[in-house]
Amino acid sequence: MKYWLMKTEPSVFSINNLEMDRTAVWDGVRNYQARNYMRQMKKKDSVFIYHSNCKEIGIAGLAEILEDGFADPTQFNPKSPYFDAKTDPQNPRWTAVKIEFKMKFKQILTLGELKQNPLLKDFQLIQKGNRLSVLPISDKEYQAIMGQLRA
DNA sequence: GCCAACGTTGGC
DNA sequence: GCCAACGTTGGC
Repeated sequence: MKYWLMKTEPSVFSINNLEMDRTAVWDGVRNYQARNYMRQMKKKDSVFIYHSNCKEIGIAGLAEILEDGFADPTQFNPKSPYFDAKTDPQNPRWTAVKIEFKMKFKQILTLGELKQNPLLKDFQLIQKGNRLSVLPISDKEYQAIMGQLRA
């Protein structure tokens, strides 16, 4: 079982949307490194939901992989902003996963708080210039985040 | 709104 | 294969 983090802009899709909808298809990822991580995701893996580009930046809650990697349908849809004319239906370029709501944190665990945690000083998320929208989380980082949440 | 950091594109 | 130009991300 692995741990991951996925970023979303809450003005587009937030933890509240996921809580209401219960499940969501995570599509539209058009970055190869992020896609490669998504291909490694397996059912039952845990996913932190991170709010970016907003007022209260940080980890907002937890989800679980419900269905692991499948061809992202938006790549075949000419009406979708994520349409990719160059994708091959026999060997689709882009991957989506389905996630299920697990919990919403009582308070956002803010980026500022994460940066203060000495256990997370090497955490990819808090490194300057990090723009990857899908990140793996080590067991150690997972423990540190959950520990900070309880504190 | 600004801008640094990064990924992608395309000419050569 | 190099690299400048461009577009996007995302914190501030």
